[in-house]
Amino acid sequence: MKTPLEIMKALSDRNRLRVFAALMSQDELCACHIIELLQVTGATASRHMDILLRAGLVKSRKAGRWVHYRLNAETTAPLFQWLETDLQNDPDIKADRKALIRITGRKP
Amino acid sequence: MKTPLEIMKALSDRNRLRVFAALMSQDELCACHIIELLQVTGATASRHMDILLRAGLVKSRKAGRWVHYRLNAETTAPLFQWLETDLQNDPDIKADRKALIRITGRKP
DNA sequence: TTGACACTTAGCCAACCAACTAAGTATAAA
DNA sequence: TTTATACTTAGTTGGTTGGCTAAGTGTCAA
Repeated sequence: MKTPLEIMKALSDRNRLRVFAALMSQDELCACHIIELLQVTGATASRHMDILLRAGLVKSRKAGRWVHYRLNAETTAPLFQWLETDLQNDPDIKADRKALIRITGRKP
Repeated sequence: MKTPLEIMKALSDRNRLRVFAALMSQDELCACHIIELLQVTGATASRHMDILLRAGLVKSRKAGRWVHYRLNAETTAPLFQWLETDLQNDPDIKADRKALIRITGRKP
């Protein structure tokens, strides 16, 4: 059971909030997608995802060499409704959602 | 209109989260109460409250020499429900609520 | 089994942040 | 008006954090 403080800290970074928003629209992303979206090194992305994992906000699934991430519905359900409205109005998040269609080749 | 990131950053500090929880149980506190609760200098408390104000999470009311704070219901309503349950289970927050009864002389 | 790929961990550095003290502003009481 | 009180602002300092590179682990293909 994670504390509100851990959750707040996990989401108090712009890049982690972008990943969170990305997972709200795409429901599953592999690490490579996140690297491309954020334009950071794999090491940096890995550390961010570890923080989101430890906060209980996302779950990971390893498939061969790839790691796939999705939101942990249990933890995020109460957050989801609140954030969805506000994040949709954020220009960077909107840009990310367009970029994700290109990166993943999937519609949101 | 404040962004989710600003709100998350404002609440990603233990002392500010304690103040937020305190205002959930007491609905109004003056700066002096917050100073005593957190056991920090007035300057430190003032800066924390400024961050919560800028994030739109609290409102302030000046009465003579005293400044009183309360939650900004508009911004915090969606957060309230989510946090109430989890914060009540936090031992430090529970201890704070007891301390507040002594500090303010009011029941929660 | 060797090489390439997809992360993860460790270590470093610059930027940020929360705490303090000291000095400033505003209000009220003497 | 002078003094005390209740913050606020400015400046400093130590700890935290996010980024990188380099090295390590695990998986798959040749």
